[in-house]
Amino acid sequence: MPTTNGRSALRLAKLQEALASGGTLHLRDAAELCDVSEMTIRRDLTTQKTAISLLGGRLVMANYPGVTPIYDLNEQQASHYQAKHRLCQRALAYIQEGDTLFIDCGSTLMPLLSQLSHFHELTVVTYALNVANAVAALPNVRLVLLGGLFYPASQSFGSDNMAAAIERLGINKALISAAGVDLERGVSCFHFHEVAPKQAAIATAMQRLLVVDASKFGVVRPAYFAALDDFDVVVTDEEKTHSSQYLGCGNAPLLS
Amino acid sequence: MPTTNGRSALRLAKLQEALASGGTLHLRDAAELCDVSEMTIRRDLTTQKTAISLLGGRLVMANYPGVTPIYDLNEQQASHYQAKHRLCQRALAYIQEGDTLFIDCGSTLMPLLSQLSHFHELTVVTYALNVANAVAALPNVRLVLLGGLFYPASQSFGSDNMAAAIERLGINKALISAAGVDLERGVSCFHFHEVAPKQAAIATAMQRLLVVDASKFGVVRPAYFAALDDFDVVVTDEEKTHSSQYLGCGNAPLLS
DNA sequence: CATTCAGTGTTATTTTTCTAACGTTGATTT
DNA sequence: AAATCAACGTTAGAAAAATAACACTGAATG
Repeated sequence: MPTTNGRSALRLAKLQEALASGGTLHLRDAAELCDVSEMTIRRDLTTQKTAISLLGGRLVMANYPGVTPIYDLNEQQASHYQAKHRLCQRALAYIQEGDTLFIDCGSTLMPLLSQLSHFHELTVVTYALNVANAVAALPNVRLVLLGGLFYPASQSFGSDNMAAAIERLGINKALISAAGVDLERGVSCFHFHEVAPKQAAIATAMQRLLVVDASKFGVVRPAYFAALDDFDVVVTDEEKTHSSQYLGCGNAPLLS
Repeated sequence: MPTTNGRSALRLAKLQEALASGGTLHLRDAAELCDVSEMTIRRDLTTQKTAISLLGGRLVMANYPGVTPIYDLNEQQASHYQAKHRLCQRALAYIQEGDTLFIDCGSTLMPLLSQLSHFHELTVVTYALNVANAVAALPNVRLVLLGGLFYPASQSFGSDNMAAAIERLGINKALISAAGVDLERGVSCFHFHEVAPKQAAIATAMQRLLVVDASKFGVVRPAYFAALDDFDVVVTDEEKTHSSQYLGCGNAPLLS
C-alpha cells in the first residue's frame, strides 16, 4: 500500500478527469489508460481517499447524484423510504394535469418526482439541484430551475432576485418541505437562503401544500419562514389525534 | 418473459421511485422490496424498456449524469477523450487563482472541470446542468448557475433575463465552446437559446477564450453568435499552417 | 554493497454476478 | 378436464469481479 500519495494520486486525478464528463469507465480501460494493471487501480481506490468508487467492475464518480449513497438504501433506509413514499403518494393526489408546481429542496419530495412521469403536461419550478436532476430525466415535464449561488449544504441555489423570478411565474401549487413545524413558532428550516424562495412561492402560488413527516412536529429550526396557517393543505404521514390531514382551502388551523 | 406490461411494469415503477431520490439499490434488496426473486427483477430489466439499469448487481438510474453512458467510454471514446483532454489542458493554462470563469455548455469543456480542484479560490458561472453537476462536486469552487427553462437537447437553461444576470457578475474569463467556426461566417452553435448567454458572456468578460477542436473549423451551424475576432484567444488542438493558437489580447485575426 | 521497502505485477482462490435451462403454479382457453 | 400459456421460482453452470498471497523491481538507506 502506498503511504505517500505519489503516483497513486496522479492516476486517480487522471481517472477523475476522464469521469468528469459523466459516464463510467471499465476497470480494464482505466488500467490501460494509466498503463498499469487492474490490481493497481483497485489498490489506488481502496488506499487513497477518492471521490471515485468501483461499482461492479466499473469506475463511477461517487459524488454524482444517482450514485451518491453507494452506501445503499438498505433495510432501515428502505423502511424509512416507505414512510417518505407514502407521504409523497398523498401529496401526489393534489397534483393535476397541466399544473405548474413549485418543488422545494430537501429529500422529502424526491420520491414524488418519478411519479410525475405519469402526467402528460406538467411544469416543475425548483431551486434545488437534486430536484432539477431528477426532473430533467423526465421526458414530459418542463423544468424551470431558479439559479444563483450554489449552497452545497442544501444542494440548492440562492439569489437576491429569486423572489422576483418566482413571482413572474404562474405557479399553481407550491409543495413546500420543512425541517420543523410548531403550532406557535411556525414552520422553519435549517438554511436562511431557503427562506426567500419558500416565502415567494407561498406568496404567489394558488395552492400551498406543506409536506412534512410527523417527526418534524414540535420541532423548531433556525430559519423561520411561514406560519402554519399560511398553508392550505398539510400533507403528513401520521393521523394524529389532534390533527387533521386535509385542512381544506379555508385556512383552518392545524393542531388546534 | 412477460409479453403484456402487467405486474412487471408496476415493479419497475416501484423500483424507479426508490431510486429517484438518488442512490443505488442492490438486486437482493430490490427483489425483497417487490417480494419476488432476483431473477424476476433481472427479467423485468431485460424485457421491459426502462430507465433503470443493472450495474454490477446494483440498480441505478441510467439517465442520471455520472451513469448515463453505461455505454462506457471505451477505446474510441478514450482516444477521442484524449483530444478533448489535451484541448482542455491548453485552456487550463489561461486560468489563474481567483478567477471568475464563465463555462459554456456542451461536452467540450467537461474535462477541464475536474482540473479546477487544484485551485483554492475559483468561481464558475454556467447555464448548463452537466457543468453545474460537475462543479457542484468540487469542494473549493464556487458555483453560480444561471437558471431558466431547461432545454434537454443541450442540457442547459434559457431565460429572457439571462443576459442581464450575466452582466451583473464580474466575469473574468469566458470559456466559450462552439459547433462551427468559419473565417467569414463567424462562430456558431446549434441551439438559438445559447446565443444570448454566449453573447452576454463575451460582452462582459475581461478575457474571451474560444475553445474548439480543429474539426469545427470551416463549419457553419444554424445559430451565429460571434465573429472570430470577438475572441482574445482561440484554444485549439491542432497547429494549422495558417493559424496561430494564441492570438494575444490584441484582437489579432485568426486564419488571416 | 547489501538491505529495506514502497510500488507494482502475477497468479491462485474465493465470492459474486450473470445466464440458461427446466420446473411449478394458476388462470384462461378449447 | 386437458391443454395452453404467462409469470415466476429454482437450480446449476459459466463468467466476471473481488480478495489474498507471493514475487519482482528499483530507488533510498545503512
